Amino acid sequence: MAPDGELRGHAELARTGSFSRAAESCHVSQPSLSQQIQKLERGLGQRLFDRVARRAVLTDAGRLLLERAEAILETVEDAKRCLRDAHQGGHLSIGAIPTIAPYLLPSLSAAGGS
Amino acid sequence: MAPDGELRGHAELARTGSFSRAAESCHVSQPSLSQQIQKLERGLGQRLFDRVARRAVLTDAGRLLLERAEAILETVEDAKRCLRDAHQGGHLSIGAIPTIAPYLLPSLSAAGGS
DNA sequence: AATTCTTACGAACGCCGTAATCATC
DNA sequence: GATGATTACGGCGTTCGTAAGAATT
Repeated sequence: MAPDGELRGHAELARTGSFSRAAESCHVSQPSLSQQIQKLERGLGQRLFDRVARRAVLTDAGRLLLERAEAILETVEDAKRCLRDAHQGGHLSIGAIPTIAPYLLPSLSAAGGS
Repeated sequence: MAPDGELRGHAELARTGSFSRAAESCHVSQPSLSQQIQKLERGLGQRLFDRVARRAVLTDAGRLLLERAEAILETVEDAKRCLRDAHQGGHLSIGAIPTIAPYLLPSLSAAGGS
């Protein structure tokens, strides 16, 4: 059960109710998303969506999973954001092309962190 | 970032402090777990563990991730458990070999759910 | 007939495990 | 020299996308 992939697909399909829309929202082909959902359903041993009249509607099991899936996706995003912020906040990365670096960097260092 | 895999590896490595121990705990080879951690670190663009004196100790970033990872793993387990319970609780599955099914099932149906 | 989902299929990518290399105690 | 981690490498499984098929409106 991978947040990047199946769970994302599940959430998008639940939100849009359409394989096509969900697929493009996840930047994968429609058949791919179809496989992802089938894989989930197979892995869990039960249907997550009822395919009815060109629309996909959550089953009870699907709804149950959706709550957890959203929590997981949220936490994953939080982790990435959190780590990224900590990375940039922890130390300052200064970049400059070699040609001007020798002239620029010493004065910046001398000025110290503002 | 997959709960089944990398995040599990991260948590186990954090817990044991040893690639070997964590690997067998995850039922994968040691090199595999090494790759998983490297993949995570590469993907996040920063180290998660300091390799020091044959021990792996969490960096600040690693500690930050660990909190989220544990939450994610917990939620994934909860989802599986929850879905499994709902599956068995929602409707009753009765199995019987064809030979005796015709004799057994009708009487059970007649008795109704207890 | 047109749109949407599923099935089929071939290719590419990723992950695992074994083996070899490196480092540390 | 022995233990533990990383690198190298080959094989297998998974996932993707394109193409074809089935179904519904």
